[in-house]
Amino acid sequence: MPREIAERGDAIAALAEVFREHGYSGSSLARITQQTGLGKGSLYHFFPDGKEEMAEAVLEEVDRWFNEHVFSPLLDPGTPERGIERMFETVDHYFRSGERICLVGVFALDDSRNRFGARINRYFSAWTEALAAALERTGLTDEQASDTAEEVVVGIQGALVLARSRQDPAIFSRTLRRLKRSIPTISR
Amino acid sequence: MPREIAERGDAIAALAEVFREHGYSGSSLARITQQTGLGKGSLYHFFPDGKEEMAEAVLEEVDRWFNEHVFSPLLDPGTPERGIERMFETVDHYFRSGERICLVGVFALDDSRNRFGARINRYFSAWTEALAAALERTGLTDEQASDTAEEVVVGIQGALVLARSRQDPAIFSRTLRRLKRSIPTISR
DNA sequence: TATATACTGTACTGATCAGTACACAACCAA
DNA sequence: TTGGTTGTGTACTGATCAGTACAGTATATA
Repeated sequence: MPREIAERGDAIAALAEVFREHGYSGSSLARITQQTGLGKGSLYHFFPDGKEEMAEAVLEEVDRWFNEHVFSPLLDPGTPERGIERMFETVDHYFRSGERICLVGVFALDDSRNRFGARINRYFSAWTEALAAALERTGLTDEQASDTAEEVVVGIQGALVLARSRQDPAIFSRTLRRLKRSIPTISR
Repeated sequence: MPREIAERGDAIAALAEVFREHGYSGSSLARITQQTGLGKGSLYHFFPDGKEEMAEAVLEEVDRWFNEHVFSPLLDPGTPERGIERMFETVDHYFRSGERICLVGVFALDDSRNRFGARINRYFSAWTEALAAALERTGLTDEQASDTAEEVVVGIQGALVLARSRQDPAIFSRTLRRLKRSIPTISR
């Protein structure tokens, strides 16, 4: 198996952008082939179960990426403040300061929700819980930590919706700054 | 013209639920006829330009409803606090305490965004500006008012995304309570 | 160079898509 | 009852949908 892994990985990255911009049912095979540059032959070679497997693979990759770059740093031993600050930086970069939207959020609202419900749920649970754990280690109580974590994840998702709706990425940047200020031991 | 208006209005209400649950491209004519109980003949009689006109009519109705029940009370002379409290109550009721999602938010994230971009933008602008105006009248500065208004609208949208994603409407209720507390003259 | 496996383009399938045509039914005014 | 408008079911259209089949090309190892 000479080049399988690398190419499948590239395919997933390209697929992610298609699904992110058009949702699940808005991403026709025709659009996918056009936007990724991959023909049907290649797509069905990498993803024999078709579109559903493509979306599943994309969600899995997003999950993996966030685990590595966002959730893990939050759960890292060492100063939790560092992990939280890192989270804000990574998130700002990942969502291109509000010009990109959240693929998991897109799937949560469109009709693919039922197909991928479990994974969508897990993604947001993992994020909220990792952040809550870090906040607890900064000295907050259980309740304060989980309330604040929820506030932050809610704020990020809402800001992405509004930034996209109003075509104004600054909404996202302002929200990130405000959310950061709402965390006592981080605010600067 | 005996029954046109009443029936078209009923059609719009039924259509709204289809689009809300399945997005634009996820709402096929087959699903629409099935879920609304209206045949193609009726649908194309009321909406000669087809699906796009149906979605347009639904967005227009949502716009009209929010103007009447949410934005107007905020802009009403009299105590702004009353209008703001009314907004929270109405929004809580409209979104069924987190069990319903925002149709405009759904359209903002899926591929219908380009078709209806202007209307989506206007809806959120109108909401944010009406709330900011009310907040100013409670004594906040221009900047405080528009920041807080943005925070509230962002929080509502984010909470709807998360409540749906995690299948936990309580996220929405908690968020509404928190947002209310963040407004100095309302908090109780 | 030989050969096995990985990959890809193309032509096809049946199902479903949005939209059209039109006959017919329900209704209201005269 | 008659006539005109409003509303509706049904059968169709061509386009597009996801998915399949398979021959052909590229590549890696031996």
